[in-house]
Amino acid sequence: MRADARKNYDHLLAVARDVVTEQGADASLRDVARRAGVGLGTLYRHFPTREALLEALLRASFDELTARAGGLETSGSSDDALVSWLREAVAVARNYRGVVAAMVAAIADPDSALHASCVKMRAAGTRLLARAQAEGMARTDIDGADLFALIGALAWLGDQPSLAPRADHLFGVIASAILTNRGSSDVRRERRPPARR
Amino acid sequence: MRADARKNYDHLLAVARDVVTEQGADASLRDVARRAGVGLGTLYRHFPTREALLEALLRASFDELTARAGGLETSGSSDDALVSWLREAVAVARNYRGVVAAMVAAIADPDSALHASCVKMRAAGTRLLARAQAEGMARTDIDGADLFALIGALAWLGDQPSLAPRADHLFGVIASAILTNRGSSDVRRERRPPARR
DNA sequence: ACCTGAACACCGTTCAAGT
DNA sequence: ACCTGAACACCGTTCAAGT
Repeated sequence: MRADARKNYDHLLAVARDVVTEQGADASLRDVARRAGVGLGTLYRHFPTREALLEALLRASFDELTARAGGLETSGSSDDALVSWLREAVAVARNYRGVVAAMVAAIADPDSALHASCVKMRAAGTRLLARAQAEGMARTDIDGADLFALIGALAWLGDQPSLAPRADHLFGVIASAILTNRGSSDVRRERRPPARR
Repeated sequence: MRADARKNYDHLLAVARDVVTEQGADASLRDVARRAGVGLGTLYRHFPTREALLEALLRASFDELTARAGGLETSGSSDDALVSWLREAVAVARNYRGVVAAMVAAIADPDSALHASCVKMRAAGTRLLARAQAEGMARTDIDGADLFALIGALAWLGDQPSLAPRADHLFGVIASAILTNRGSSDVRRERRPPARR
């Protein structure tokens, strides 16, 4: 990439981060170009679709999430591993308001710039779920696609101002539905040992 | 209302039903007016906001839902009543694509034309939940606002083409999380007596 | 009372023209 | 190779002018 192009690319991405943080995933691309002091065509040249821009904004988070899944796969308790990763996955999907809609649309569209990241994410979740299921810690009537859908639902919840206050609590409720033999309060506490009576 | 105005109102509503069915809750209002063969200002006169239009489209469904809750409040089993109503509430929120976002926004905005309907809906759910909780059939760490949020999340799930196939199954999963001492397969089967072994 | 549609300020996307 | 910005086809919303 030519030096001036590289500079434009980096600057656009930095500006986009601000604008998408402010306005959400369907931020005005015109506004991004304007604030970056760049022609509208330049933005489209570097990011041919909105998804391409979002993918660039989220790449690092997705990579961290995948790495995290790898670490958790060999951790002590398969149920805690699943729940911890689930929480982080929801956090990634909430990185920018409205991005979760793009993610769930991308998982069914191989042409989307977000497709690969989302498939990888779903696969990572599926592995952690399968391990928990094999150890009898998670219900066996759900699969990776269900898990991905629940991540989406929880991220969506958190994106709605009127529902966001319940998001953490409902994470516990839903996590408790996934796990076997565990109350939601245990989920919230990440299974700290109960106080002695 | 003058006769010509009444006619416009009714026709606009009928056309809007088609357009919103096709395009979802953020359908083009211009398109509605155009297809109704009416000036754009006429649409705005009758429905000053998008929410007012959606409210008119959904009123009948909301009324049915409220009536249904009344009937279920005195039904035999409080848990089945809750789950049945929950299923219908999700169906109402899925009546038109994208309408669930307007509903969750409206619940926090007293000025929204959809506010009253949503508050009524939440109240109806709260009563059914409270009864089930009093009888020990539902977990006691959730309230009406949580229930409303879960309805929203399930309706949103069903609105996403890539997740919709899981919507029914995940309804069962989440319903099982709300109820005490009941598996999700029982929820799906509405507690038909188990086959004799 | 009610209706119309132009006017305004925005979009996303494309692409000829420039450097 | 890369950048620019006008052009096009859309929006939502308002409001002066008409009947």
